[in-house]
Amino acid sequence: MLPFAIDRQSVIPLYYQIQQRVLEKIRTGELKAGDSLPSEQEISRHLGVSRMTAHQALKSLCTLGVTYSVQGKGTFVSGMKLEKNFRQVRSFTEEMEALGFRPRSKVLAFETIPAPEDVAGALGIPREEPVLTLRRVRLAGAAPLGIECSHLPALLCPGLMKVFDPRTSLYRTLWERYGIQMRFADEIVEVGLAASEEARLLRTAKGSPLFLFTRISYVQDGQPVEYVKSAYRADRYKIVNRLTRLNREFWAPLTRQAG
Amino acid sequence: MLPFAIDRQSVIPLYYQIQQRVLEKIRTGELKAGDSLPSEQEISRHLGVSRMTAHQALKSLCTLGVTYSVQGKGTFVSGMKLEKNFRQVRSFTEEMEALGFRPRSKVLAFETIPAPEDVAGALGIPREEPVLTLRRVRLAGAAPLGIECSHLPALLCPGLMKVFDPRTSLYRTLWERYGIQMRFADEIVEVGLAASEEARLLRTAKGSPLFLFTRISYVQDGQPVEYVKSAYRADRYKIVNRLTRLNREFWAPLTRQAG
DNA sequence: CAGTGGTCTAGACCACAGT
DNA sequence: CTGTGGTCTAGACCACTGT
Repeated sequence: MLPFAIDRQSVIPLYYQIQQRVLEKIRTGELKAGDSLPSEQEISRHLGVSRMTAHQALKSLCTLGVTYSVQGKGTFVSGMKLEKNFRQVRSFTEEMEALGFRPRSKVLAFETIPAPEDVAGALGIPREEPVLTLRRVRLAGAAPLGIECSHLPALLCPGLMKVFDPRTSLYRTLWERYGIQMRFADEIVEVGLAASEEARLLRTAKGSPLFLFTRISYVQDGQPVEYVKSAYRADRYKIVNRLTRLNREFWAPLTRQAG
Repeated sequence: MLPFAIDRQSVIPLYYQIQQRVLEKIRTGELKAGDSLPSEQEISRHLGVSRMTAHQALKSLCTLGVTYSVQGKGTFVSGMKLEKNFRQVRSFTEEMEALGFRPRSKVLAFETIPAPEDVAGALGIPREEPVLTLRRVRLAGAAPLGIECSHLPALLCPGLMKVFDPRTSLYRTLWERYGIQMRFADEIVEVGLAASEEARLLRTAKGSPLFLFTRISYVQDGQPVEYVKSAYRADRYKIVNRLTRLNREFWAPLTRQAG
């Protein structure tokens, strides 16, 4: 198993190189669920890095959930699958491409309007401040999946109305031209029944069930940058989540050292 | 702001004590969104800990998502709310208590049966191996919320049929008597319409919309230990999720050091 | 007992931000 | 320039596991 090759001349941090080597071996199946990883001491000896660096590499793998450590025993590959497509903060475009579909959009509206009450509240801006509003039907190939209505503070992305082709990826444009990247999102999922306009746009029967999403997306510093309301056909869309128990960092560890 | 009090005699790790002090100041509002935290050097000096320890404390806060660090600038409180009740790997009991409701259960079935195809597949056990099956109506106070059907490998928790009161928390019993704790769960959410039996049990109209959950829960080593199918009234239940962009540990950091 | 991971120290060099 | 976080070293003591 050891040694991995690491490159001390590279600008890539050593712990990250080690982490990537291990991930690779898990992806290729060389390391399987339940297998034990080399110990921190072994990694330290064989690669000539300090034990702290080896520890940092193994810890980062545990944070990812692909391994787990047991004090006194070692570090082991967990049986969790990596490759499933769980829902994340992702644009429709990214999500569809990950699933192998060709994302398409039909633009219903693309305009700047004064923020209504609910939008202003969600985005934390004053009422009547201009918000960019984009309403689109989302399709996978030719099949309509949902209707999405997205709002962004216009001050955040000046000129977006001019440079953005609303049939392309909004997230990609925000990142490439404004350096804005969504990092978190809070989401509420409910169920509703299609009204006549929704039914027409989604080419389904009036009264058929829909997933209703209300989502607020945030950048790294916690500032809300997007408020989205969307409705997806429940017969063509399902939600796949990976849940975890309360973040490990919240729990009290057990011991302290000397020093 | 500084110094926090830390207790060098305690068995609680120093970095964890620091982390908790900061979390406390954020909860009480002494530290607000956008405020900068003391630098690693300051913490190191004022508390007499090494800079690595200060770094570990701040890093753990970033992993939680409550702060973020910018190289060359400092570490700042992010605007994300902590206290919202996001869905996690949680028992119905835990979830309802967190929301302030009194969880109740009506037991429909509690028995050990040979595993049917789908259950065996989900749990990764041979067909016909005994599985403990628990079917319950879940109520908040007097209002029926959903129907839950849970399956566990009987070999994993011998004697559970005898010691478990099925009106109480299954998760709590598994943890207290068998040391089993769910750590991850994969979940699929779909929408369905109430059949007559479901409508009767949930005291709603036949054909009314339901959330359909299919969930497999895993312990730390990735072994599946529970397979649950449940149906919740869509008019009384909604899903609240916090999504994140791909885990920070997957991204390449930027620099390497000397040494 | 030896081996494991968990934590800690007191230094160090680096890239980056702001002055 | 100084101050920031990011990474790294070469040691250390501790609690825990298995023999």
